Amino acid sequence: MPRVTPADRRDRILAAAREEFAERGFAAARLEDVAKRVGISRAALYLAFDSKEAMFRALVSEVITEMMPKLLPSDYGSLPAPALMRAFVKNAMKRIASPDMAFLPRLIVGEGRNFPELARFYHETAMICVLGAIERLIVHGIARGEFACPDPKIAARSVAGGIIFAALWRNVFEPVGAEPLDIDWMAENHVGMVLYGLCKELPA
Amino acid sequence: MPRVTPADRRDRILAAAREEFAERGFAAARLEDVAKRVGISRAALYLAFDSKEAMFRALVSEVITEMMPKLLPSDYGSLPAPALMRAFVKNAMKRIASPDMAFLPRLIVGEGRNFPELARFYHETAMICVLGAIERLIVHGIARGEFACPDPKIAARSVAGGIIFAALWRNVFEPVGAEPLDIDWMAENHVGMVLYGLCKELPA
Amino acid sequence: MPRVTPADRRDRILAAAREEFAERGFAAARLEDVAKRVGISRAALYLAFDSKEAMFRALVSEVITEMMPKLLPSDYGSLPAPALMRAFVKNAMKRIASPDMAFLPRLIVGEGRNFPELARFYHETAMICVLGAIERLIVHGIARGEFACPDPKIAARSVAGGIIFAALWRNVFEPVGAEPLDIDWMAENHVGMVLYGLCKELPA
Amino acid sequence: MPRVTPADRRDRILAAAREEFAERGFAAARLEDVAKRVGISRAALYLAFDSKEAMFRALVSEVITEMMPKLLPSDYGSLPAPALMRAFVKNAMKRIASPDMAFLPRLIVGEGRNFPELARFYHETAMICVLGAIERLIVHGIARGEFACPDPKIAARSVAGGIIFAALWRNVFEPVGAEPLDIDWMAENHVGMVLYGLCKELPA
DNA sequence: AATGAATGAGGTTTCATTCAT
DNA sequence: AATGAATGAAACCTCATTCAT
Repeated sequence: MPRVTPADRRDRILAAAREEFAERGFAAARLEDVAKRVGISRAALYLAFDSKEAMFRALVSEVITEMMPKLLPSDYGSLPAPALMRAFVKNAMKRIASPDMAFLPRLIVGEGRNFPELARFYHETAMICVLGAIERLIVHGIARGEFACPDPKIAARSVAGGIIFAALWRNVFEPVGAEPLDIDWMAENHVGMVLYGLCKELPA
Repeated sequence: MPRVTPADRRDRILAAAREEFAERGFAAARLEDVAKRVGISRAALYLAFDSKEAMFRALVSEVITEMMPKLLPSDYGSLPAPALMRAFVKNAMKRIASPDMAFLPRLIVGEGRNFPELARFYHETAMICVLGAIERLIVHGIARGEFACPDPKIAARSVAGGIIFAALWRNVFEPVGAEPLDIDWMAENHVGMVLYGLCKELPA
Repeated sequence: MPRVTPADRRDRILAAAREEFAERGFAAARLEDVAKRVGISRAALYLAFDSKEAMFRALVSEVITEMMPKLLPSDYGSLPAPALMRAFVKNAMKRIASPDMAFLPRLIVGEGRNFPELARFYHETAMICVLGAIERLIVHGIARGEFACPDPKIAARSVAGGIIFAALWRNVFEPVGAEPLDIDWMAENHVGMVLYGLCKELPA
Repeated sequence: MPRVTPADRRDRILAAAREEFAERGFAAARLEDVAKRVGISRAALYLAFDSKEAMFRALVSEVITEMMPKLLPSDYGSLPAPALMRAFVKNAMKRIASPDMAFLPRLIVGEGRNFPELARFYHETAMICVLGAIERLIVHGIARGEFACPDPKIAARSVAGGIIFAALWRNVFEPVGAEPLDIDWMAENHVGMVLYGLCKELPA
């Protein structure tokens, strides 16, 4: 058994690529830096990937794929919808805003135009799933008589907005001096608003 | 009087640059394409800007500067906070998600790491102002006894999250096949959730 | 009569060109800087000269032409050769090493390969004249029984060598920190060596 | 073992660069021509040097460094100063005016303003050493009672002047039609003048 | 499997020169 | 006469990619 299997090397390359692409974006990242980070030659990258693009695609789709299962609640039987929502938002925000993952929305947003199929993949794999999960959760609450909502699909976007905001804030603005965001506290408050809104009185 | 004033040319270049940078990001955009779009030679770009970077910086900061005044409500006297919030969110979401502006968050998110001072400028000029306006609006509502909120600053982020979500959805996902988002409807519903939440009952 | 005649302007351009070409050499000098120095536009230079090359050629040949008459002793009748040599060397070294002129050998040396006809012109107009004058002076001394010299033409080169050395030292090495050269003292000593050499005794 | 070692390639590039820079000067030389001369691509030059400037600097300083040891007499014990001077001048003139070296003073003179640190390096490494050696030689002669000289340091410049003259003549004027200079004969005569001057009689 | 060497394609930038006004 | 605007040609440099070893 070889000490370093091809799969190992592939993973180490992807880990390095993650750093470089996250730091610079696709176009500005240099394969030389990726190779240096791994400690191999530039040419050796081509033993694992066909091209820079292939590497980028593999990185993004694998990160998406590995992120998804941890994101969604597996099943929520007949628990109260508010508690489910609270659990979901806190988990999702913590995961998505974590240093390992937060680079992903940034890359998708930044490179989506140049890599439409990645944006599509992210949309179909991540966005639709997350939004769908939230939507189902809302529908579940409505069915239980706990939630009222004219358009659960649209409402899901408001819920997701806060989560994405946290990820981008961490990754885009904190590095340039923005006030650090306490993710747990943000999650807590976001849930509060999502569930009860700002108003003290329900609408007439 | 010259047929084409320098300011004219500068503006036409910036308009073309907006298209190209928005389409490809900074690194992948080609000055040749910008020039072609304006109908001038590459060298002529250098009559208006010192470098590609200077052009990019000018574009971003000018768009930010011109966007801001339209974004914030000038004054809200003693109107009810819910109505103010509704007006603000609808206006801001429509502006920020409009085709002319939505490219901006995308660029900031995508290139923020390579142009930290632009991210900082956007943060200080746009984010802080918008978040501050929302926060003051919430505080205003609390003072009037209409809102209850444990942390207005954090709550402002949830409000902003939905707005940014709309802009990114339009710019990143719709072009790759995502279901189009009706901005007015989204704004209406976002306000609804921000004000009243999902729950039919207020918390115990 | 116009305030600024074409000839005036031509002269002012040449004066500016002298500075720029002297400072940077032909290739690295920028017409924009020449124009700025004169206080006119780049395009206006083309009213006086056909091209950068034409300007350079005019500059060099005019400086050569104006330098030459001041360099050579008009006539030396039957004066003693040593005194003539002393007068010539002191005058020539002072002139050639003067700030106004010293740039010329430097330009010729530096750009001679790219402008062979200027090198040729300098050679034919300046070098040959100066060397010829020295040679004739030596022949004059031999005829008077004052000098002994196996090859006056070659000897003239040794005399000229010291003069050129002074000009280059001033212009090339002093600006980078070389010990300043006292031209008068150098001339005095150069003449001494040329006339009497270093040895205390004449050769056997 | 590779057929072509990096050092080989570097040397071959420097050899080509020598030709091109010697022919055109720094600014007018084209890396494409250097590459063509070596038989490699332009990009391959950057495997050996970081930039055109780095290449130029390396070329000049390496040539200076390799030239110096051959130039100076190692030791002159108690030999008669005139013989030492003869040996030194003949050797130095032949070396400096040789086709391999003569391009160097021309480049230094031509590009010294644009590359002050190279002029400084040449001054400190070549000029000061050569002038110092000559000066010590003169002092040696004075100590032995063979030479008389009011200022050995200045006298050294006269000696050096003839040597530099020969190099420049060869490199600047001969290519444009000047009468070829017989270096050996010039050296012989230069020594003659340096030692005994032109005058048949010593000064009163 | 791994790499050092090499390259082609393409990018930004500079600048002498032209031309309509 | 004079210029601001414009450009074409070229230069330097970078980097993803290939290939012989």
